[in-house]
Amino acid sequence: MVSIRDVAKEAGVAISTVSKVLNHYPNVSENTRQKVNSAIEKLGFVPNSIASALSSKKTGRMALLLDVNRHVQKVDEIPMQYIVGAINRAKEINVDIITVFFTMIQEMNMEEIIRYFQSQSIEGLIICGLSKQDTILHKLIKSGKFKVVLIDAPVMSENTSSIHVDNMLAQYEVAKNFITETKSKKILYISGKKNGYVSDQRLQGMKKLAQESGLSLFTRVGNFSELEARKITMQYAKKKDAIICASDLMAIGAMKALIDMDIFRPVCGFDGIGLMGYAGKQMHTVRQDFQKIAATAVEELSRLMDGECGRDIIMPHELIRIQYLDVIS
Amino acid sequence: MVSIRDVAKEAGVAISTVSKVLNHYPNVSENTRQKVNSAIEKLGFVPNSIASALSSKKTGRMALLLDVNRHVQKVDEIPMQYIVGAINRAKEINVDIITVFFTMIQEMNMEEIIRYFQSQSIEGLIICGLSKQDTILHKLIKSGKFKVVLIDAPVMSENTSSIHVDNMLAQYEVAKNFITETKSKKILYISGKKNGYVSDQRLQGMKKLAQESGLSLFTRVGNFSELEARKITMQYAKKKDAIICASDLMAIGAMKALIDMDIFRPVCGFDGIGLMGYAGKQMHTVRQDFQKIAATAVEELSRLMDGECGRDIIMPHELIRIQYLDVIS
DNA sequence: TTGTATGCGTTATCAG
DNA sequence: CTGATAACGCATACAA
Repeated sequence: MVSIRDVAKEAGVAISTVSKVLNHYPNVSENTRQKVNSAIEKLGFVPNSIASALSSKKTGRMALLLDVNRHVQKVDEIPMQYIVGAINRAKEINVDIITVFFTMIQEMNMEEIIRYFQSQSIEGLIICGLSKQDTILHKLIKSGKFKVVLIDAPVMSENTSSIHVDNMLAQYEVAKNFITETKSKKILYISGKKNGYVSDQRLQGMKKLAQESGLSLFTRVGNFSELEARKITMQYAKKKDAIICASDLMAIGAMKALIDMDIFRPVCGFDGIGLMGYAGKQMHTVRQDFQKIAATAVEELSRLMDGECGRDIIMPHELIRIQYLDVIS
Repeated sequence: MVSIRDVAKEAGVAISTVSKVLNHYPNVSENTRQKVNSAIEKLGFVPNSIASALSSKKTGRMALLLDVNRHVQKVDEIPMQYIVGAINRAKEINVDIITVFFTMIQEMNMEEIIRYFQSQSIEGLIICGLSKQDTILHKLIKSGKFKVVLIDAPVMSENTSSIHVDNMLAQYEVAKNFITETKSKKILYISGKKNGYVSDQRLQGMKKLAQESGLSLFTRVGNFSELEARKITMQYAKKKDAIICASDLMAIGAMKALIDMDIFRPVCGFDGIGLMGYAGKQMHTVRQDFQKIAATAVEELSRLMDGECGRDIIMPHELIRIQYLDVIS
């Protein structure tokens, strides 16, 4: 392995000078900088991030913490989008990122979790889908041991940022669009989790619309579960004009149920996942760009790790309709 | 940060002794071992993997190299299964793993790729879906710079292992089962890639069955693309009894096409993905346990990194049928 | 069985 | 602007 010391020898300068070039210090003459760089080139030198991390006490490593299989979802499309978006951006800005699942830490207490991340030299966390009931994670965030970016949870502080679409507005807009086009009045709204962060916001948007437009709104909690949405639909859909769901997955469950019941009701979803193309009928929904959200989260966490202050970031959403042929081509 | 030195002081022993306890050296007396362990407990000591790696020159880090979005697949279920399986097992056996996508390295030449992994201190690679045309990756594997485990590519050597189901046998079995039940004779077989590793094996299994059972076999290449399978189906299905596909995704494309054409032909897939439940009709398929395959790959790579020799590992498969209600519950 | 001393490849401090 | 040198936390050869 060729080290910084070899480069120094080759370039005829001191080790510390090479280090300065490597880290783009300003006070290096153009001349020596060139000498060093050509030595690096010639020797094919690769800086050892391990040694660098040990010496500087900064690893720049982050963890992407994901909730897989808790949404009763066999086709984990959204987590995959998060992973792709985060990993690609992490590579672009040259930070390390590892993926961690909730299931891997769910049996641990806070201290164990802290140790786990510390042993991995993790300095920052991106948490996707934090629930209000995750008291341990909330404590972990408050502990200040790590910089944190939360996707879809409105917690902010000095070292915690929050990223999300405007759930209330998005739900309001898509539903308004939907009921206008379908001329629906009696709505079955299948909400997400009881007391969930995003669930509550979406429900609020829905309530606002109901009031404004004089809708009759009948709400049931579907826990973001396709199966539960299916059951709710089978039980209540007949007496309603239309079904609006707080997630696409539930919308798919509802639509499949309607098809099996052999009745038609328009269905509206939320998220914009590709699986919507397989539901059998085209549906209205809100598209969130999960890859971009994750990429933004990586950037934001990097910002926090550079000592900047936490903040709230709202990502754009888009009203769309999804159908099979668009998804596969 | 509490270090090994603090532990040593607390336990009243030397640093090296603590290190020996940490690394389960045999020649430490039970007495001192206990002293050290209780000191560790008391101080909440977390070994610093960075320092350990620097000193031992062994990081134990591996990379999971995935091909996402090349299969013309919007719902990336299989890569997600690989990720979950690999990450969970990596945590269990206490090795670091990072996820890397083909797209991230596709513009690099071999040297750049090597440097990239070296700069991340990666010692081993798990490569999923290596194609015969990936000459750079083949050279990388041959270079011997990294230990490699290949999923679904039959390359083996001193430091390269291969993991896969018995594709030929599996294709043979599922197709045999399928044609027997459906009493089909004239088969449209939609193959994977031309000259692909697994594609060729599956095609072989299919040909063997055709010969044995006197089938008329008409083969077209679908490139594992749902859309291409759809087109092929629309063009040729009418004159055939049944359609057998080299992947579930193509089977879904075929089934959806049949539904749109309003004709019925039984369809057989390969993989056992959950998305099959959304195709509209139940289908025969082969189930591969992708999570288990990835978990096994992690173990195998760990074995290679411990200096053991490369080998071929065949994973079990299972003949199943997938339908919607099973998938969502 | 235990302790001492050296080095791993960097970064950072400080003197020149 | 450049160079010597002391950390960083741990592993390991070797001495005791």
